[in-house]
Amino acid sequence: MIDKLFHHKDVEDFFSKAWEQSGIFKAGVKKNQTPYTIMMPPANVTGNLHLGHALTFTLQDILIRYQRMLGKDVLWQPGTDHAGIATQMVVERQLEEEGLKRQELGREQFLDRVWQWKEVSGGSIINQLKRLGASADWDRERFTMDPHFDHCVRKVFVRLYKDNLIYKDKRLVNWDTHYQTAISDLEVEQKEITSHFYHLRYPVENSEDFITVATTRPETFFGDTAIAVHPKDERYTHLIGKNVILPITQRSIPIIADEYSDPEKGTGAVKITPGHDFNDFEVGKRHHLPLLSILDFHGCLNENTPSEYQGLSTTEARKKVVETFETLNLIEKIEELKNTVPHGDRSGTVIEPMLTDQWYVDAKTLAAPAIKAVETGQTTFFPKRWDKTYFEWLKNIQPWCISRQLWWGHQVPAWYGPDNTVFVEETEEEALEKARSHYGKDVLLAQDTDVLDTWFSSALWPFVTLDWPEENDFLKRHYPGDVLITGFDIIFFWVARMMMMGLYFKKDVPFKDVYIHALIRDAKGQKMSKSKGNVIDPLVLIDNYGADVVRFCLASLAAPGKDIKISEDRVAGMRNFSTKLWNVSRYLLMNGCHFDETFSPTTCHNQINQWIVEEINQLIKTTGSLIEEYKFNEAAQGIYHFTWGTFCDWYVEFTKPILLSSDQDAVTETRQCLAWGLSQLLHVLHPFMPFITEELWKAMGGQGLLAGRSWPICQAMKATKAHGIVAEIITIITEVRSTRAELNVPAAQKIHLDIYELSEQSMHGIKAHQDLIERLARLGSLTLSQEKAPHNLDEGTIQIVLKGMILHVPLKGVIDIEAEKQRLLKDIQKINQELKQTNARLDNDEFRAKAPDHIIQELEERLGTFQEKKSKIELALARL
RNA sequence: GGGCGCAUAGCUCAGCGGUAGAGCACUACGGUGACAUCGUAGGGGUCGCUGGUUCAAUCCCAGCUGCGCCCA
Repeated sequence: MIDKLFHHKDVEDFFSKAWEQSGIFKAGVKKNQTPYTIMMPPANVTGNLHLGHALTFTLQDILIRYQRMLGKDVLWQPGTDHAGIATQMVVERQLEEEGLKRQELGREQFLDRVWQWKEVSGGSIINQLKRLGASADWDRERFTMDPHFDHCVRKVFVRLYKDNLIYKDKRLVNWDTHYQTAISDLEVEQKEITSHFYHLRYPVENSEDFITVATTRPETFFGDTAIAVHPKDERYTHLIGKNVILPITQRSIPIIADEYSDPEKGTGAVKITPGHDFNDFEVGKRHHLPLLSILDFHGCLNENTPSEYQGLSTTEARKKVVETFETLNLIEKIEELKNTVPHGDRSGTVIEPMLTDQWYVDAKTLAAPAIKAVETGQTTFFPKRWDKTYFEWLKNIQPWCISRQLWWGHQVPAWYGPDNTVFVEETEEEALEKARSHYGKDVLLAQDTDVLDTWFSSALWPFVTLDWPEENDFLKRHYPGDVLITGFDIIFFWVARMMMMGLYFKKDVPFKDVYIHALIRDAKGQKMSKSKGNVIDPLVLIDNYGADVVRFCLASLAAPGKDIKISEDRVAGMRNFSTKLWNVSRYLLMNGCHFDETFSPTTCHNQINQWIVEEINQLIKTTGSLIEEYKFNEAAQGIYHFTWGTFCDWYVEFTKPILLSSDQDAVTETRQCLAWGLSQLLHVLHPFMPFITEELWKAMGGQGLLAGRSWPICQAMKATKAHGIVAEIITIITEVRSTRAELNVPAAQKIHLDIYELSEQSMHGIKAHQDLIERLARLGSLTLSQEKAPHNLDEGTIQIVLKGMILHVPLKGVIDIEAEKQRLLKDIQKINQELKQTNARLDNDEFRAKAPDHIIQELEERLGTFQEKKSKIELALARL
């Protein structure tokens, strides 16, 4: 017998180990079966499990466990990525506590420290995933800095370089002054802030005139190389071609005409700073303006500014510039204004456009096949509309800056000779060899000090984890994968890039489906963040409620394409469900219900049992197809309602009188059927709640691990009348209960019930289950009859008119006449409403002409029943 | 500025051309050899607004209002 309470902790520990030892999560064991593959998005090695992870991995695990139960050769490929900036940051912070800087340690020693950190505390998220019950093939865990991965990254880099798809270029990049590295466009967040619009007056050379420019960044004026006005802006036509003298530095720069300048904005004249603004850079190119860089890599003013400004931060410099302009009477006005300012998504600091040498991927070329693959349906997005997001980005894609000025990551496989000739090769040896033939002698080479964007390696995940470049069977079986599951925020970062790389190197898409799930928000719909303090830690939830409950809750909220608002109340509701499941199982065990492999549900004689077998068949079928359609919420809610509302509330209650009866055959059959029913529920629930289902499966005497069992097969039932009969029984019980409650019949009081006007079939069917109606409707006695109900009801007898039967409940002396009157009046009111609506529709000729027959028929039937009901109720009312 | 969503019960959300649903919360009553983390019954909705299409619109279309998000 199982304990009164479900102790999730013990059970979770037990089955985590049991699963791992069993080897059922391993791919490649069932070689003759269809493969099924999901690439787990590599978790950030510095990361901790948050609710977003919990959601995405729960959904993946549901698919994986389901497909495994279908008998497929399932691969769920797990792993972590090396998270360049994040990891370097963690280790630098550690060093800081020791009073060290990475520069003091040197690159090699620093990297040793990172590896040490990774061995000890990196990847704790993997264990957290195991706690969630994720059934990945853990033996295949990969890390994007594994030697094999590094080898592949170099290979890919070299290949793309030699195919002219990677190149080095000097352009403006997004420069993170905190980490002192370039970052890609995607790692920049535009934040709207309130700032000032400074109207600066620049003196025109050789004149008393001024031209006023409006800018939000006066401190960059040291880098100005032109003033632009719109060619059609008549206010300034006379100034085009003249020069202005920059205050303070007295540098002379031209006034040029360019359509970039918007006459509506500010003064219509803009300062052009090609070294520090992406738009200005383009203007500069058009007009061959010089590039002037006035910031160093820390974001402070450099030697190209007057000495009293050098070393100042941009904020300090701005203040000083504005003060100086003020004293020179060169500020016309200062307006408040909202503008968007780029910030680093990791550092949170302002991003400076900076002119540097970086490595770029020609993303546009790689994007073309990636766009086509989705257009032609080789890969499909679910929900479909996310393909728009995907297309939008890919169709406007910019060169991808892949070099980072970090130490932790895949070092760029490029070596420079003494004259800076570059040799891009997979290894230093090859580079040296190439250099030897280039220079005709051995030379010393220096490797590029930059590393690659972490996403560059993540983009290779779907094939590098499968041992590419070796084209073995395993790779062939598991590439392309079946589905990728991720959040929409990752479509650009990862999905699109995997598509590009997969199509280039494997000539095929990396996955057939992409399921995009929602973001998790707090109960108020706000994004969870540490600074807001509204973070719900899934590990705490797992501690308090158990992994099953957390999983089930997330799955049941995961409506495709909708954000999920979660609160602890919601989780508690699901905890109640798991308790319900636990209790009903305990009850069945107390009643000698044990799983019996030899029991054949199709042979049941009792209609109640036949009924539940059919219902369960239906559940199995719908749950399976809902999972396959990625409708996790509907699947979870379907099981919830079936378990609670059908299995527990009705079936188990129905079987109670049977189990107490003296009909030994019926008792045996019912016990077996109860056990069978529960076991089916456990199977269907297993992908959602793996732990509790395993425990109950074991308790029922199930053999082996549920995780390794097959998904239930629907039992072909002979056509029975069970469904109709049980539906009638349920209606009778519900009606009597409801009448009792409304008329305040004391719960303990047993009453009598007469049922009239039954059909032959119903008469027969219901008779067989008379005791069960008596019990659940709290009846003292019950008579069934095919005869017409007597017209003259006894005083105090209540009449309930149902479809195909009439119930009489003698309640003389028990009920409150006034309450009954009210009840009947309320019924009539409801019926009148229905009649009015139905009549209106049926009286409409056009409706009769155009509506489908079955709808018309349905309405006519409805009209009939309501009319009959109404007249009977009116009779009863008249007699009160 | 461009794009994508969302508005349904007190709250959180499903649904979707043919009688408005769930969970939580709420109310009343609790007798019942699993369960008070429970049982039974019940109340509660002009399905954001205005038009259009249709025999029929919460659902499809257009516009409006309000709110999110993404990209510039």
